[in-house]
Amino acid sequence: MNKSTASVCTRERLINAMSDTLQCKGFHAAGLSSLLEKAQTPKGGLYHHFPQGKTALAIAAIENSVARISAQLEYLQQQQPEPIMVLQLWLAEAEKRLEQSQFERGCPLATAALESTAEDIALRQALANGFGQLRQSLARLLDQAGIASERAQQLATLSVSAYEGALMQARVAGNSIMLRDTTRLLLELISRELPAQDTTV
Amino acid sequence: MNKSTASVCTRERLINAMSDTLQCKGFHAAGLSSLLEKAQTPKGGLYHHFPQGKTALAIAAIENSVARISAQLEYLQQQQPEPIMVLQLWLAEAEKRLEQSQFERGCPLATAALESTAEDIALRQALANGFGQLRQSLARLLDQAGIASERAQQLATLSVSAYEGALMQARVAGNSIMLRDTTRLLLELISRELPAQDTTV
DNA sequence: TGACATACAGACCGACCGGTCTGTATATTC
DNA sequence: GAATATACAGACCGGTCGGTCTGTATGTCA
Repeated sequence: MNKSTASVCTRERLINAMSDTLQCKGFHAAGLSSLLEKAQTPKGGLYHHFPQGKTALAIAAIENSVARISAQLEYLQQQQPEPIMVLQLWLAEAEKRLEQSQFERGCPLATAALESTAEDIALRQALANGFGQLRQSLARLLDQAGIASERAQQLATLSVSAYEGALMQARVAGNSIMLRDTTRLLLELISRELPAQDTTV
Repeated sequence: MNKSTASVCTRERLINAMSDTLQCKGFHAAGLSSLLEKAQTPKGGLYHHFPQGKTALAIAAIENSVARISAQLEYLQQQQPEPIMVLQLWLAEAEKRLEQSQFERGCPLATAALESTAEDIALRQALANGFGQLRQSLARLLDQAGIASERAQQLATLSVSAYEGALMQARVAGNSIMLRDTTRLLLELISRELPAQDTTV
């Protein structure tokens, strides 16, 4: 294992551990000790790769997560021409992830978004950018499906809202009913917005 | 100030301080010290009224918040016969609260819901009940407006989802656009569900 | 092969965490 | 007015927090 490989590994392990923790517990509940244990690295490694500490790592984890989601949406879009199906697959994926983790693993941005205060400037910026990218990805999807640009933007915002709120409710309830209900109605609504073509939902 | 009055005051100040903190920072970010300072009471008072500590106080704050929201919805319902207007007023109220607090004050349940883990049994139960009551209040509203019971349930779930997700996005963005867009589309959708009557939105 | 840089490794630190426990002031009851 | 209960008040505590700092092992390059 050469220098650069080892470095990338530790760094990525740290980012993955933080992403995981953000999904399950959020930013403040997770101590460095459990984080480092999960990443299998001692403290020196963290402060070597992220001299600004825990917050910098969280920002990196958020950016990494957003990039992954965007890539996933793009991938689905290539596989599946029907935009409504892309959305459906994406939401189904989220449901599966939630269920398979005993309703612990939600969105890596959501908890940090609610925990953050006005003082956490860099963190908030990363979160705002992240949500912005998500909305943009979805808006582009709807735009390409023939929905007017401005309307597509608004529907993308509603989609992110519904997605986040549904995950929240499903999480505390310990079942997927809320997530499924939300998903179904959201897809129904968006179907009706598509330019005339029979989309039986 | 007699015995019982003093007691109620301290207890209520504690609950209010916790509600406030849950909205602004969540459960873990808030230390007891800042909480007690906000409630203007020393540590003894907290552990007198809530022998099980911080968590018990949080549960009380959550239950209190849900009761307040339910009461508010009921009040609006009495003032305003049009159910779609009740919903609109409720969402407008949330937007005002968020803006007037420089985008810090969101939902008192949301952050705790995402921070909680499977081990926080009592807290999760309180949160699940809380969200349940909220959905029920909204479902009853829609039900009375003539929407079929099951459909009303689903729309209520979507409403809560959209509400929570929109608050989250608006919070990190530092503006109300996301909340307004979400609200508008949600109300539009629900309007279409109402039994035939001209509801120009 | 010696100089230097990278990548950890982990002992150590002060601050703050939630929680306990003893003390006291006030009200109530007999 | 003595006994008891309620409602705080805050000193104190062990543990954990995020963060720093020194040490070392391992390439990399001249």
